[in-house]
Amino acid sequence: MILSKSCVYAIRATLYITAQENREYIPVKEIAKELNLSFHFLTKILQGLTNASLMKSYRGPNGGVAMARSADSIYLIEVIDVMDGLDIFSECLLGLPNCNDINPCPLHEEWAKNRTSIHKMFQTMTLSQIVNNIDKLRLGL
Amino acid sequence: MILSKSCVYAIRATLYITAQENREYIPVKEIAKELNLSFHFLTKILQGLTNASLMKSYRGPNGGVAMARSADSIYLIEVIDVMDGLDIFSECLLGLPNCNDINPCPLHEEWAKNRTSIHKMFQTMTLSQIVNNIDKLRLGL
DNA sequence: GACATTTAAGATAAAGGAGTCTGAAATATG
DNA sequence: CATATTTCAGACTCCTTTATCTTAAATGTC
Ligand code: SF4
Ligand code: SF4
Repeated sequence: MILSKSCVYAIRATLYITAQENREYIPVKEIAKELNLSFHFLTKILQGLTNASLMKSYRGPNGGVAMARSADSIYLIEVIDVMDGLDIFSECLLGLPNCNDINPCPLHEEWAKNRTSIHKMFQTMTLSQIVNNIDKLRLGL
Repeated sequence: MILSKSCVYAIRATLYITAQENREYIPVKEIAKELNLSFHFLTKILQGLTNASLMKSYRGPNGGVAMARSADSIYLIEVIDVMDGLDIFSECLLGLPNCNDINPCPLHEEWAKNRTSIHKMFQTMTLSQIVNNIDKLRLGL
């Protein structure tokens, strides 16, 4: 898998939150239940997003978490960056050291092309765009 | 990283072996030294390839390992299959369950395109092709 | 203020991948 | 046959990721 499980959970959670328009703070417990994830694990993951200022949170009754900015200005790559970092988009496929563009292996061009393509995809896709184009009922499960 | 470390080590080792034309069996100790890998770890990895009949081995002095078939008929995907399996080429990017082609998320088409492209790359590239197009001195390190 | 709700923080545990080590089996050489 | 070489087999350790659990802090409601 390209993305870690934590990263995928983070993406799914932010998509769920984005789909809940007209609501202020969403309890983590609700998100965990709807997405069928461990509450405590998801809590820790979303805390990471909150510390990175991608989300905001509020304690106490009626509290929960929410996106820090409008979801149509949040790109998938931002969530990925917080969770996994961006190394995957510059890493070599074969992990060979001492490789450079001057004398690349036969895989390099093809690999670099796809790597860039995937990177661009994450850089241009916002949370809103995904939510608006998906059957919202499918976000859970 | 898309491929596991073991898989990358396996690929690098098979490339090194392929580059050693005119030689019968190559000792694992030599490969490990040249590629700067742990001998015992590489031994275990190459045993896997041998058990999968991708390589053959011979014990005792002058023994070692060799590719089971001509390297120009061995495709990268075969090594990857033995080490990591082929699930990565059908897996969903986001690991979402209950996803299908009828009602895909906005990422699906782009992701599937690149996934297929990478798969094809591994399916069409032989060990010989890589070795013939790379600076052999760079295989070590 | 008492109490219930909810996130924050951090310790702990379980699982898998990565890497190490030891001894057994095979084989060439003398 | 004795010895050195080399793969085979499996146990074992180490590290990272994944997941669980416990306690504290904040906050709304009565
Ligand atoms: S040349 Fe090949 S091995 Fe080197 S960085 Fe590019 S893809 Fe990786
Ligand atoms: S539709 Fe999206 S989430 Fe579903 S399998 Fe395709 S890429 Fe994954």
